[in-house]
Amino acid sequence: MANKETKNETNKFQAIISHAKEYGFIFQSSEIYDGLSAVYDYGPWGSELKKNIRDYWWKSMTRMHDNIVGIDAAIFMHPTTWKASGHVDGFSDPMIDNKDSKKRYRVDHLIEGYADTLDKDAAEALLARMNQLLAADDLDGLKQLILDEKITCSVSGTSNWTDVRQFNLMFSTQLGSVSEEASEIYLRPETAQGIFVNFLNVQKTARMKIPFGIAQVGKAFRNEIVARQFIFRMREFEQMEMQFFIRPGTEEEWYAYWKEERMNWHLSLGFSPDKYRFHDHDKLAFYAKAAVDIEFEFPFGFKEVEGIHSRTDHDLSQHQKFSKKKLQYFDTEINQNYVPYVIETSIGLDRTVLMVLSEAYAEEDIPKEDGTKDSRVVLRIPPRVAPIKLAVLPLTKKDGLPEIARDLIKECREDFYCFYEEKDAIGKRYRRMDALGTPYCVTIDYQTKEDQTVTIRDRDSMTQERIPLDKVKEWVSLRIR
RNA sequence: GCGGAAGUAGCUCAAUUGGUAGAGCGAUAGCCUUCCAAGCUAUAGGUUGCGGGUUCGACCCUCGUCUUCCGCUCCA
Repeated sequence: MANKETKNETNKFQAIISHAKEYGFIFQSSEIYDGLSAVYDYGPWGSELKKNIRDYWWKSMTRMHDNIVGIDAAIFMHPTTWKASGHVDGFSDPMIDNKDSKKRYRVDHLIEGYADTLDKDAAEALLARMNQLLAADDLDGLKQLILDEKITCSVSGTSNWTDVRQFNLMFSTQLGSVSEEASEIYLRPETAQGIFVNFLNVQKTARMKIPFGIAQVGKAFRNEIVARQFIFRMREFEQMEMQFFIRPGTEEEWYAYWKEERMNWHLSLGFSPDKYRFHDHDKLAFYAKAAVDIEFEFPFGFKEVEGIHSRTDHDLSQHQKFSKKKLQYFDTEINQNYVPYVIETSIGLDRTVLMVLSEAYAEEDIPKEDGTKDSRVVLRIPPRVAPIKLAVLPLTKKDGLPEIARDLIKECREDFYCFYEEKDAIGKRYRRMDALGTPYCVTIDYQTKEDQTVTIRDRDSMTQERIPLDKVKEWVSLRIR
């Protein structure tokens, strides 16, 4: 039974991926060249959906909060940024695999572990040799050292090792068009640092008073060891982050506040609360005082969509140290200077898109009036983020009906995304709109010509009501907010 | 990254022992049609993932490679 359910969920996930491609939501990157692993492109409706989610988040965080402003920092940053943040040293470790146990080790951990079994002088000599090789990036030398010392895998007990490989979390590239003058810089692995380095710029120019937040949406890049599960874990992805700067000592209450606030945002999309849960981090990162994930139940299990972290003053202090610039705030209420503490909310935009698609996708059987069965695939996307809000469908493409439809679109398209369709039977057009997640369809029929009314059909219930033509814009607008 | 499986039209799949690649759906154009897919006609669309090898001849056998899926592994 459990197996069957797992299989069904796997099938559902496959179906969602297929549907996303077939209906123009998400394509694999560079597909005509056989694709690029763990990179995806958004098609017409996928980019619209993604943009709507991004806009909804942006509006919720900035416009709906007096004390949060946005920025748009560059992807390229000064290389020292990543030294200060800990990304350079923390995430570029040589790795080695044991071919028998399939176990992967960080080379330094492996050698250090072995050194612990030696006497003091031998251990020190070994570690000195290792550090020398590490500093020189001599990967072959490191492998030779492991072989010479006959270091074995604790699981398999063998020394059947792969070559030593460098694992780099960050992508690097060259800044400068002439290679000799070029310096190596990184594509940012997170958007947060762009906020931290601009802390004072924003605080001063936007005249912000603590507590206040800075929001940002943007691309980030990470070399994942295993990147899988469609757009859940990509090498290039988009984050929506907000760093909230607070007075030291108030972090607990603000952490609790944002934890609740962010969960409420998710629930405002209208999905079942059962689909969400908090997951507290047991093992905290070196900078964090507390951390919690908001997890969503994807077809492949509960997975992290958003993280809320209490980051202390770690980041600002680090940048203060490396840049030798004061990153402090004078708090007039308590008459004190301090480096603010930070509560971070960080949500993956692509993951949120996948969350919406996963929850929206449904295959339905519909009993017909004559007793036979009908079926449809429908995306129950929350109306406020649906790519197309309204389809306008003339019942036939004759007798002036298309003209009325075109006029209605002209009236509405400034306010929300409309779609015109006159091909095929009306039922078929409804199904096509269901498959794209369009919440409302207006049909122009012959009665429209007589009394200026239209039918408007609801995607989820498939029921219709008749409303005046000149009320359509208002009717839809009210329901997509 | 390792192991296993797979790759034929946009999608789902066919194609005897190796002998010139087909169908349904979808798409497009037109016809029909007065409110919930699967009516009619026509058209487009494939160097069978890619590259070598064996063969008179390869979708089929073989090697490599790329991609995807499943399991393991790593992870801020």
